[in-house]
Amino acid sequence: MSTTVSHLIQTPKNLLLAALPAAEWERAGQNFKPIFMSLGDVLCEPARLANHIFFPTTAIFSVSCVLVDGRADALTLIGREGFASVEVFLGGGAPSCRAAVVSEGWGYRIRRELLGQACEQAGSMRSVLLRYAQSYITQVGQTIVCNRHHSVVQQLCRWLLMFMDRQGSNELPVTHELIAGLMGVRRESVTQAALKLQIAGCIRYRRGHISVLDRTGLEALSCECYCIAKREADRLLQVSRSARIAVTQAAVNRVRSERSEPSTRHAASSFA
Amino acid sequence: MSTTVSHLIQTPKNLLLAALPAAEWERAGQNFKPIFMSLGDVLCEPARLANHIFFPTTAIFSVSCVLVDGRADALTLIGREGFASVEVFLGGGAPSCRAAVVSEGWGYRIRRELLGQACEQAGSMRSVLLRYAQSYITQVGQTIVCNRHHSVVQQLCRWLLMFMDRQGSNELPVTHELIAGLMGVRRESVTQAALKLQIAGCIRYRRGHISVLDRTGLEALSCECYCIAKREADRLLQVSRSARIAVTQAAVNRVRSERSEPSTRHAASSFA
DNA sequence: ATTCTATTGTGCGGTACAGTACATAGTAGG
DNA sequence: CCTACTATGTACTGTACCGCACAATAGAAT
Repeated sequence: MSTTVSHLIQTPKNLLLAALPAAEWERAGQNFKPIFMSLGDVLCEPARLANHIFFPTTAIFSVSCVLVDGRADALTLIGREGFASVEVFLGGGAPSCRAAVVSEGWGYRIRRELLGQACEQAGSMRSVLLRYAQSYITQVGQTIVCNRHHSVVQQLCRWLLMFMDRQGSNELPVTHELIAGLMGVRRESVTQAALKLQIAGCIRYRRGHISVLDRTGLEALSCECYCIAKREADRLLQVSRSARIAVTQAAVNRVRSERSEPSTRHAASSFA
Repeated sequence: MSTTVSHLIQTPKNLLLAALPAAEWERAGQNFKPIFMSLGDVLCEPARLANHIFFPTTAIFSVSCVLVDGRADALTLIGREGFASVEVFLGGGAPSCRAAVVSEGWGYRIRRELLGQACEQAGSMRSVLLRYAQSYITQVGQTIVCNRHHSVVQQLCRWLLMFMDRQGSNELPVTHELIAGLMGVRRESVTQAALKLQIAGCIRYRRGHISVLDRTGLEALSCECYCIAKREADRLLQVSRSARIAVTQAAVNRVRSERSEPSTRHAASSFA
């Protein structure tokens, strides 16, 4: 059955959804609707229960905590490796943070109740999303200690690296102002830090745009926080992928034993 | 059935476990073993998958992120309203933070796999614990923006209030050094801030001990962060409690309709 | 009582960042 | 082309916190 439908519904470009067993995506995928999101679009706000959960493919979200005086600080960035918002997904109602688009692009959205139903059914959906929740917690925790102990330059390196990973390119469509908003520092502090990185030859920038020239250099100038969060995120995603492969392989074996013959087409499509 | 067993197994003092329907605690509670924990005991460490999950009743835990150079910062405190560690519970393996005892006392511990099984079964366990995970994320997020934008005095107020809530008393068995470790600042900075609070009449302290004299004053001097996190934690716990009451009431109604008579003893024990 | 150790108090220079003000330079729109 | 606006550069002051050094004292240990 999976071979026929998989021609119609492609493997999603969001890494969490791609980590689902093919059969599960074929079943649940129809409730995920493609959507284009523009810079500044707000996906969820504190104390307002969002009706949708968003899974970026090319878009990037920020999750920010905003104070009453307007000052704010981003907890992390979300790209194709994640979704927004984790809090809404966990089921306790309205979140406490704001999620907004910081780099325009595409993604899927699904109604909150439908995602809940998909988690209730047998399958990998819940565990895959919960593992991302763990990854999310790790990133946010690392941000705490990083904000406290590391310099603006180090932190800027971290945000640029995070942005690169999610943008899938070394060309970042960002202003100093935007980054300052994420980091919770003054725009001038970002400009100073960016100047240092440019002099060091790691980046080059012009109005509203930063090009990363030397990723390794950025990693060297950044603190340990980026690598820790990245490794953990990769590890947790890999756990999901491995589980998917195990499930798929089990399905293949079932089919083989039922038919008493190998099913190469099935296996090939599953590992695409 | 619940009336007979509820005489043997008391309602647990951990608020999450107490929010479970009585019948569920009677079934799952036997796997929760009481345990005394001393100051400094480590409950889970980065990159090591803990075998147990801990539910404090009178103990208090800190969750800290430690840098390679030894500097650290606590993400939040955990008392009878929560458990450690959320990350291990989410199922992706080893956590990225350290959980340790900062105020000695009692709690329950349960083997990781057994808790997983309890969540698989029909009941409230999973949703109650996931709601705490949401509360946890809220607290950690608020800590980020608080660390960035608020003064040491404001933050000290926040930590004292959080400690009070979990200690269930205004007598806190803490040194300046301990608090400095939680806040990720120098011990001297804590001493300075504590002096100000003492002069303001909010607290009085002696070696290794802080008495909160004026809780309202502390709240006034603290930033908004404490209240936001507290309200959200209370709200999410209340959701769990309400669900429990609904479940229990449904059970009562079932019993009534089966027996065609009211069952006052049952109802009384459930709401104890 | 005496000693020892953990805890708290205090001072001083250094520094990173905030806050503010204003200048300059791209880019877009008419 | 000119204008308006947005983005970036720079400079200066203030201050909160760090890092360090060391003093003072409370409480435990013997």
